[in-house]
Amino acid sequence: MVNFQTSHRPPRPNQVLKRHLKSNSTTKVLLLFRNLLRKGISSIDSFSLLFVIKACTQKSLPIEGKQMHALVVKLGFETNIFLQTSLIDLYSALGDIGDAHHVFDEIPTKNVVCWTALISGFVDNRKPNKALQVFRQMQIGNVEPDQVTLTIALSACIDLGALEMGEWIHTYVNRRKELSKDLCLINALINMYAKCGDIEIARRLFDSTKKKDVTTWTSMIVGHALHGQAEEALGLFAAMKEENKRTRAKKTSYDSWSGLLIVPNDVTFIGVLMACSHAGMVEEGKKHFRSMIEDYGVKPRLSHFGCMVDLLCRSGLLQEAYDLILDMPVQPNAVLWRTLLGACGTRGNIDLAAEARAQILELEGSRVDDNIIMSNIYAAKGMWDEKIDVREKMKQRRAPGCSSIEIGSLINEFVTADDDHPLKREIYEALGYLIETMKAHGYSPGKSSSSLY
DNA sequence: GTAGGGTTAG
Repeated sequence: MVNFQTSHRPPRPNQVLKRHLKSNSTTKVLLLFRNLLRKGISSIDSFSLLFVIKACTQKSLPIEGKQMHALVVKLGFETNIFLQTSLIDLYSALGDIGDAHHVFDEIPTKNVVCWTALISGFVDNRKPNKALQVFRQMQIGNVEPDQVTLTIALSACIDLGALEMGEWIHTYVNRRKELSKDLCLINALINMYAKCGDIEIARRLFDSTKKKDVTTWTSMIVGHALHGQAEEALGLFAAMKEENKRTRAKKTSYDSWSGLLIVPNDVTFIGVLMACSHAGMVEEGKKHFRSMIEDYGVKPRLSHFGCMVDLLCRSGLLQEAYDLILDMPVQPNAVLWRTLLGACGTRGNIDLAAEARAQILELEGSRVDDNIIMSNIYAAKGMWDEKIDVREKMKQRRAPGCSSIEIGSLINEFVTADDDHPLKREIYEALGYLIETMKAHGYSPGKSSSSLY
């Protein structure tokens, strides 16, 4: 188990734990730790525990993780802030944000890192309101946020469409010069503006950022694509490749430029394909999809196939979309079939619609909007018996729905409610759906929510 | 030697 090749002395056990952790070999971490435990607790210190807790977090192991927490207490490391912080992270990865909060409360002198771990936990557990609440509490407690805290707070702003809070963070970043040097934070700001409805400011920030990485480019490409600005998105993608050409030309040897190139990744191509899809550029989309695989060695994931199916469907190439779904090497999900079903509804293709609906039923059961699409196709084709049949079945299993007025009041409630509000989940889902629908119609959250109702 | 970070189909 222990590798002796690289040194004459056997490596310290903690170094081995750390290495296994880095290479994602959770089982090796746990096995080695068990061996250490058997030798006696004297061979274990706070560093060993830390690495094992991180391994449990990586793989979301509740039983092993809680055993580690027990050991932390038993061995008297309860006040070790590094361990406490990693326990916050562990519980939030397990979905037990209450326990994470509990660990946090026990820390006598909370620093910026443990505050940030808790905020991050609330964001990851889909409680962005609570995350921002803790973010404010932290400032009331006179702990200054750093670049990591602000990056995470910005993702809470995105989840809520909270442009004003995002702007406040931007001002804060501008006031503290050392913060504006952090590219991750700048990327988060660009992303926040793009997602919260101010694509022009996002673009200005992007343009003024001299040193960009692949995420800077990707955030902006995706931002334009989400706003239906296909030309800008594809233009940026071309500009990015152009910049690589210049970098290559400027430097003489491979070594001097290879690390400076911006290599598009799987997410970049999601943006590119989304843009093609919105603009109905079928051939361009296919070209980029091929290039992604052949030139950049990116293996397409379900979401890439989703983009391609969307692209084909929007252009009315339903049969080709269907063939792609059957041919692709990954298992299609209900969302993907629903893309096809929706397009069949618009184009009136009964056979493919029935097939798509059957697949959706198998994957996740009946849903009202799918039935409505089917019912409308039948009605449009004058197939009244079939339409009545679908409608009858819908009556038997009515899914909850709400009117736009109800959604308006839900939004009010959503804005004011605490994350622990019993209706929060429902409100969240309704609002999420609404925002998606509005986005599809070109609306951006955060900009003019008052005009909604 | 130790803790917290970003872009992803509809």
